[in-house]
Amino acid sequence: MTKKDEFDLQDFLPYLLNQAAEESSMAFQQVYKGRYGMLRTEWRVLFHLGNYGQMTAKEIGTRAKIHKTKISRAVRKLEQRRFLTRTKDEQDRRVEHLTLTSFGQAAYRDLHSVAQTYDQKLSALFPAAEAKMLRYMLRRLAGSE
Amino acid sequence: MTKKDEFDLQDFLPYLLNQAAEESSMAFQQVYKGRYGMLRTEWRVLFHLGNYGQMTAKEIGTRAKIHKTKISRAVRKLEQRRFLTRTKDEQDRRVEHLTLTSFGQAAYRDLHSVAQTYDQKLSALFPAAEAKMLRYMLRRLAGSE
DNA sequence: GGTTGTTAGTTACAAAATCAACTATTAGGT
DNA sequence: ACCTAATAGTTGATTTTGTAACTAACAACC
Repeated sequence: MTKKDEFDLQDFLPYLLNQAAEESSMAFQQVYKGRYGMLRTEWRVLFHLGNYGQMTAKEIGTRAKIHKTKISRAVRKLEQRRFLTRTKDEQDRRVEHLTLTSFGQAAYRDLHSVAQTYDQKLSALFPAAEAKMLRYMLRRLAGSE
Repeated sequence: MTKKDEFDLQDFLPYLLNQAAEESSMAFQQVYKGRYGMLRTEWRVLFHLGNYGQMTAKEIGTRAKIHKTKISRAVRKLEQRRFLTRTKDEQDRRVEHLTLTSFGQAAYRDLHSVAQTYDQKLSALFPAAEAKMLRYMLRRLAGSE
């Protein structure tokens, strides 16, 4: 309230992170939503499968910290729209392995290239060393290292 | 898919930003939810009013990039729970000025101090100069400078 | 080999976010 | 003054998320 209150909302890291995340994902959302009618979680699942290859729902959830119900619904939709297929694990039949169809892979490649371009555009806001530092700091804040 | 695919999901800025934002706001959510039963948008509105003083719904929405229906509902709840009051502008009667009650101010001060401590804890992950740089970069990514 | 505990994934119901349409008021042009 | 457009904020219908309870399969222990 007072002026000597040195802590401004604009300096609060969770707030800044949220604003930056929102801004950057909104721009990209238009692409996957517009071209493929995907929701955020669906896009994230697709990107994981495209990036890492065959995975289970659990693995995606753990790696991306997405709740399993969200994954479950995203997977169902992606399957219905022929982006991926499921195959039951032979050893452990609770587990399902998710694989992109060729259609899914094409969508991944398309979105991947847009993402890459967009990422370069964002990175270009800063000198290369700083952009690299930023990524490192974000990873630490996300708790993944 | 292949190994020479140099663009990893873990390097995609919107993804990293989202992960970091999610991680940091989840931790803080427990505080305002637990102590005051507030939702994310309510907390954000409260913080804006505490930080900048009297504002209109529109101003908060513009500054924080929150949709007006979210603000509208958050304001109603904060009013019902006596955190703030509304007064119609005399010149333009479409506009409502929002002000924290003393109860609202107390809640703000309480949460503010928790936020400040938490922010310091996050900042302490990095050398001071880098933490400062991080804030600057996030502000740029958020498009606010 | 049966009981208990755990894990992968789904489903049902409640809470919240989104989108479009709405009211009330002001602004601008003619 | 009158018609149209714009703005602040609200409401209702639909979509999406979150929470908890659930099924099915496996593991571990006695």
